[in-house]
Amino acid sequence: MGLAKTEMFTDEQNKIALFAKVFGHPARVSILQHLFKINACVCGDLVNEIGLAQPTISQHLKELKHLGLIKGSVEGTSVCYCIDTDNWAKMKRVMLQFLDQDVSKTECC
Amino acid sequence: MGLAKTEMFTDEQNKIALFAKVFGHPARVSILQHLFKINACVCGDLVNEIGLAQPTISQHLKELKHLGLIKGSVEGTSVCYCIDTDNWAKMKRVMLQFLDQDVSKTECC
DNA sequence: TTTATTCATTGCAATATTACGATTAAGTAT
DNA sequence: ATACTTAATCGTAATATTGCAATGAATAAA
Repeated sequence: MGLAKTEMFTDEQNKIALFAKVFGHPARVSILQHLFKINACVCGDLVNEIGLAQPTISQHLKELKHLGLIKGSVEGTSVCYCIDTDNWAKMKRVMLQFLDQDVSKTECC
Repeated sequence: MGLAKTEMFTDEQNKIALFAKVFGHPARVSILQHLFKINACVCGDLVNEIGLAQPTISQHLKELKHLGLIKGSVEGTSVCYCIDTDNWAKMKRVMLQFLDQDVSKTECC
């Protein structure tokens, strides 16, 4: 099918999965790391930075923007992207809660 | 294509993407949360707990096992699953480093 | 006004993912 | 041995993802 049966899961589970999914491609990881590293708007050079074709990068940026993790503002002919810090923080809280579940000492298997 | 060009990214970026990808489906999120919640080996009842068919659950478990996040041990006719705490901790370190990148005050866009 | 430049969108091919019925494998019980 | 239980695997259909060439839209430069 290729189609997740989201209706049988909680909103939280679906949200975690959506965030994780967008991190599930190295190009998007790389884009985000670059945006963090230069800590400013990046106008265009993402295509040079990462080795993928321009439409491919554009598509990855669209997905990141769709989830609200980055913002883009038009600046003449180019577009400036940067991390949406508020939404990043919100996402982080959700993911941390999932990752920080801790197993008590009880070893079983 | 549907095929990520992993060779143009760092090992770290690929590793983050691999972990994130496995969390990118609510069924696997749900399985992991359940394993954490009951904090013991789960023998079988995941199929009842989650509403998917047995082969589907088995396939998701396989992916989680393949990444080392869970272990399964045969117990008679059934199989007991639980979190692999060591590997979970390792994964957590990698993901936290990615999520905790912090944007300094510089607001741009 | 033409010509670049920059980025989004469209369309498409290749591959991956998700889900499940049917089957198999392996252990248990009768 | 036979029947039952549990879980993995196989095969397959439906859908999603990835990547890029071609094209389009919008601004800037000549």
